[in-house]
Amino acid sequence: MSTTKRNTWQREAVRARLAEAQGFVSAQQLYSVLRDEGSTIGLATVYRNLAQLTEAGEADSLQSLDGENLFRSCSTGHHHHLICRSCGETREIKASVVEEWASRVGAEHGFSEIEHVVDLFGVCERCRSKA
Amino acid sequence: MSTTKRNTWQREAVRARLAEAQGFVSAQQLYSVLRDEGSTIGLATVYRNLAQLTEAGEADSLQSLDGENLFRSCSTGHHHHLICRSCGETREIKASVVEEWASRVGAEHGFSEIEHVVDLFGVCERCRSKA
DNA sequence: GAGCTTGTTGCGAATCGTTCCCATCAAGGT
DNA sequence: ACCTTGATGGGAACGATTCGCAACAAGCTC
Ligand SMILES: [Zn+2]
Ligand SMILES: [Zn+2]
Ligand SMILES: [Zn+2]
Ligand SMILES: [Zn+2]
Repeated sequence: MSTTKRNTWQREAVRARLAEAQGFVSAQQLYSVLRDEGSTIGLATVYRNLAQLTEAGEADSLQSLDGENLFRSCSTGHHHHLICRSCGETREIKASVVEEWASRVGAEHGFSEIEHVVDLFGVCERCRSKA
Repeated sequence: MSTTKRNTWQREAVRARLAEAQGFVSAQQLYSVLRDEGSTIGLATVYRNLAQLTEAGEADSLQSLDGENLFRSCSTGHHHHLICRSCGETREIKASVVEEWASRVGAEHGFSEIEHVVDLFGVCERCRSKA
């Protein structure tokens, strides 16, 4: 039979902290938070579970401008993000315009299995007024 | 007086190899190529020059799906890319639709200083037929 | 509950890309 | 030829992520 997934308190912990975090967080951040509250979870486990959750569609991931992998709890379908460079606040964005554009352009060039990376970074209102 | 930029054969070498490469290349790849043809250039220098060229608008950079920084010689204005996951072939893409969308969405959410990351990855015709 | 199978975990070692440090080198102006 | 100072190389240092593996434990069977 196919490999069965097991439920561990570790995965639950990751899922939970990920869910209560607003905006995107890195594996390392999540790890720190967990260890700080006394958890004995391992770093590799955090990475493994984040990867799993992402794969399962329970989480969403993207690369920050400086190449770090960030994650966010998410259940709704495909969408993109607008992230504040300063405070990390995130807005989910539906962009059918872009989706269409992506597949059209891909097709026009004879490319298949198109994947796209579309993220917006900026400075939110609150952060701007602080400066 | 202000800091003056000097011209070195190293920068010229990087610029040259970058220019003759089709598609995006990583700093490490460029370094290997250069060393293989006998150059004594240092890895750090390759990184430094790629960064400079990028900053100067002579090169274009993006992150591959697995987080590596890739570079490509380029002189024309702002544009995006469609890259073959298999062979690395690249097509430059002008997407005013996306540009407009990006700034509009940013503004609608009260964000300023919007930057966007928009890249398409797929498999080109040639690579597809090989499989 | 005991026992077994096998997905999971924790931890340290190992990668990998990239940046730092710093003594030495050399481009460009005098 | 002579300085000033940006640039270089190379090895150490880094930060993020992955590996390897023995110990562990979730879920199933009896
Ligand atoms: Zn903000
Ligand atoms: Zn999309
Ligand atoms: Zn191809
Ligand atoms: Zn653009």
